[in-house]
Amino acid sequence: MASIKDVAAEAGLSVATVSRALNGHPSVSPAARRRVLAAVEALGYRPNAVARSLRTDQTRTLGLVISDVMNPYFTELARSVEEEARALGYSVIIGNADERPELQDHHVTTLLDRRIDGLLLSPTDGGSPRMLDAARAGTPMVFVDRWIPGVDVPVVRSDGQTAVRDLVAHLYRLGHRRLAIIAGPAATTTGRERVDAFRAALRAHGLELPDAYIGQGDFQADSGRRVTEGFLDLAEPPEVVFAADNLMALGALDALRARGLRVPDDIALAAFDDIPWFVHTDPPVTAIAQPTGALGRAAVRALVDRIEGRPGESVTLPARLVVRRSCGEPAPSPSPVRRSTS
Amino acid sequence: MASIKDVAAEAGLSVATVSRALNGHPSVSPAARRRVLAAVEALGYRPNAVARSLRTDQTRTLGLVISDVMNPYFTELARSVEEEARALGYSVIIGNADERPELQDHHVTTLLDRRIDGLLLSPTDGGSPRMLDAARAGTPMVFVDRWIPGVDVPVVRSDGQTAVRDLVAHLYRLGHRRLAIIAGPAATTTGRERVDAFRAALRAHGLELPDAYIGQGDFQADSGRRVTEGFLDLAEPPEVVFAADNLMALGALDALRARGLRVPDDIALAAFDDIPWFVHTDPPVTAIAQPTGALGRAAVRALVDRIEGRPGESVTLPARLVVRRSCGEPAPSPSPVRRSTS
DNA sequence: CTGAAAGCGCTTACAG
DNA sequence: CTGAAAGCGCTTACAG
Repeated sequence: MASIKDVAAEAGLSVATVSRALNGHPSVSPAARRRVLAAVEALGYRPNAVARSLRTDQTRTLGLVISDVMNPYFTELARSVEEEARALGYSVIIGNADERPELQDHHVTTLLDRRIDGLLLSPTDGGSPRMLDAARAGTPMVFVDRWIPGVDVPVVRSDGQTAVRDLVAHLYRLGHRRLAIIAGPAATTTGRERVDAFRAALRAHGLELPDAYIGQGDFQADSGRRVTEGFLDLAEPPEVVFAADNLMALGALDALRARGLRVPDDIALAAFDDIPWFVHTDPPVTAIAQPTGALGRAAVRALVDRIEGRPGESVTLPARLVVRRSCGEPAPSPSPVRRSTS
Repeated sequence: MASIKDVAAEAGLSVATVSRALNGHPSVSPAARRRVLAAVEALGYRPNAVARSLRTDQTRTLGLVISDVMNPYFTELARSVEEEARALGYSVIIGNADERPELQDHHVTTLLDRRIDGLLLSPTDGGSPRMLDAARAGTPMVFVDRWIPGVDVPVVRSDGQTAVRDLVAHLYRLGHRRLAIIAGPAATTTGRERVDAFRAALRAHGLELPDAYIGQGDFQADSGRRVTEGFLDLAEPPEVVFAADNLMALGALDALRARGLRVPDDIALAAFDDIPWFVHTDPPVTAIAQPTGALGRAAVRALVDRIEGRPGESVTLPARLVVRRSCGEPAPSPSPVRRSTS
């Protein structure tokens, strides 16, 4: 592969001048610039980003470590992150932690070894030493969706409290009194917050959230299945299952279907995180929609701000309830398909 | 950030010895190794992968350019690619082309500039000059899922012919005679092949595939919606719509629902690519399942073979039909949930 | 077993 | 406006 030296030779100039011409440095004569461009063209030269990074100490690359790429919510988040980053002149390398702390650490380490300029993190757990070290060492970092309390890093997330309150009001109005939740891992903020919001909303209606109605999931489908089966085996099963993410809702649907139960007639279902498929499931699933695209973009802007020496602030955007049929509400007539616009 | 020089100073050794100790070179005394490790620990040293790459001329990184991350099929492919790559000691950088040739080229260029060791490609189009150049220049490359004829690069893909034949036989048995397809872009192999396989299977039953029953989609949901509306506006609409991927099937469902049509009573629907949600859609969707995980792993192995100087062969794996209710078949009783095991 | 030195491909003060 | 030279952080023949 042709190097800058080859270009210099071909153009009859020094590598310094070639470098300047290629980087749009002002003090290069039009003639020199022309010869450089011609040589580049002739040789099919492309600058070596590795060498440039070593020299300039910047990679123009962002690392994004997410808990689970297979989760449509995170897929969409990743996509918006990449788009915004590209618009700002950065590439992004995605690390999929698969909800496994060791894998998350592996990716953080790999990314840091590659000297990415900044890190976007949606932690799988309460924060490993590796991550905390990176934060303390001053690596530009931003948390998205999930975060770690007590670490001085901006957080870009959505607030589901109001939406959860709306959901519970909706459920109460439909006559449901025994409401259960499939929670995410307690080590994650979203795992805890969604349970807390749910409990608070229930309390406002004079309802309790007994321990038996809090199932411990891990944000993945299998756990939704398992927890739902546990609920159904209870002497007094809940009337509603609220899954704290869309994959656990998928698992819950699997479990309900395996038992031959009808939703919402036999049991109601709702989910945190809205996805296009929820419009077409049997029945359409009532869900809480996050402004996913906006979150991804805001997170990138905050991170790039940090990288480039500007403040870089935390952002909280509201989530909202999207009512469909899975909790018992009659379908609002064949209205136009509603979809999360994020 | 501490460099190898700092470690050498701390350990009282030369950088050469530190480097050797860190790379497991045999000729390092146990004492020296111990001192290096202690210094590394004390300094929190982590080797700079950028510098190492520049020196060794290898990045231990694979590039993966896929047509659309938001498509669950490609998400799963990307995940299996990353897993297998990690197992073989490689990282992967994903570029999402979003079915846009210019974006695909952008990613290929960026990846090449970063000097990735090899490229995994699922081309959005018939092959841009940039891609062809890379292939000709000897960059280790492998096509996954989609490929470009006439380029000497291994292809890892699945063959859907038998499954499509099974699908058409299934549809024929159910009494359907007017079958339409929402095709992918003609510039892609999967876009063409699926139509060809469908037409051939129809012919085997003495059926035609009129042009009006071939809708031009782009593998994304909106096009599925648009094409389906076109079908429904026909004087003689089809009895079956076969979407060449899962996102266009989603669009088709949207369109059908907007018109208040029932599936399969008013019109049947089938899709290429199976996804977990198809079990829970209304109705469950009959689909052709690819061995996605196996494809991703095989592609990585082929690419790494090429990179490390071994042959690296093409692989073709069969897809298979998964019958559900969207074409009219009565549900095969509440059997255990079937799911693609890939 | 260890170290001094060259070199990977760039960028960028420093001189002219 | 241009070039010679240093240096980013590593690895690896080459000597010893």
